[in-house]
Amino acid sequence: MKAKPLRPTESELDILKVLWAHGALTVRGVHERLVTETGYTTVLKLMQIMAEKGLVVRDESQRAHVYTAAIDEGETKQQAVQSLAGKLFGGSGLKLAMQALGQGKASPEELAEMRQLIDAMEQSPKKPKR
Amino acid sequence: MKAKPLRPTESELDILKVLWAHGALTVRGVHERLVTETGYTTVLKLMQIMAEKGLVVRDESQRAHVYTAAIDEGETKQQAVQSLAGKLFGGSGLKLAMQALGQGKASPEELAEMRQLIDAMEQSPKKPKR
DNA sequence: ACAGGCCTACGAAAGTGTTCGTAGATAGGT
DNA sequence: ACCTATCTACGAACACTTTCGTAGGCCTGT
Repeated sequence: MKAKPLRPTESELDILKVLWAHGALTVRGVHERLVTETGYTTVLKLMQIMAEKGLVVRDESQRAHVYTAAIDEGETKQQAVQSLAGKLFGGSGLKLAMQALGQGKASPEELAEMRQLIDAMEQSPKKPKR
Repeated sequence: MKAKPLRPTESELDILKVLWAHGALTVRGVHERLVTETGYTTVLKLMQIMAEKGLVVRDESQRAHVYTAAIDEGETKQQAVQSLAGKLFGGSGLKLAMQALGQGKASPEELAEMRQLIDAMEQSPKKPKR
């Protein structure tokens, strides 16, 4: 019974970010790339838990198991955003977006860029990831 | 030694939202208005902790102590947004804002409203709360 | 064959957040 | 004066997350 991929915790997110950025990695690979200073076995334990939760998939064919993110980066971000919107912005992504622009002290450059992105979104439904 | 107002936790946020919406309230007042189904003493305990943390101020002149939010709603939201931006969007509020607009599936109405708000922000530094 | 290094698995501790039961004080009505 | 309702204070339990030490297996070079 593989439970639905639950919400990642703070530390799990750190690991997921590494996996999203680098693809498949061993525990050592992740540990080396983590910015946080955590012990090796801590990372191992976390990744084991994440495998149980379904946040990562594990290839055990090698002695050093190879892990891959099992949840989508964009979806995860979206869920995080929706969660915050629900908690503090009455469920309105729009209000959250406005707040994110800097609470009335966004620079003109930011505003211009934002407007540009909105134009782009209106033109085509595809999202320019970067 | 009143510690700096720490980050509110999930439950604390629920209470703060009630206080922000209704101003000064007793524990009972908060408990009645809370959507979550928590026991009265649970709310009391939380609010006591919040007073210690400096998240709320407490007026003990009445038998039923009266609590008021001690941290600003806008600031708290801003911090939450910045925290999320830092965790998942490389610190970019702009990226977060884009994500919040709906991951490429924002309605034209939303986009229009967004553009309107951006215009307004550019015109005057004051933020039309609602 | 053996030693050293790297790997996984596991248990346990520590920290934090949430929940509530119980106890004791206090005010108000009868 | 007493009973009842309401309030605060406090301790304890529980859950969740993070941390790491230790044990045991496996591979490789000497």
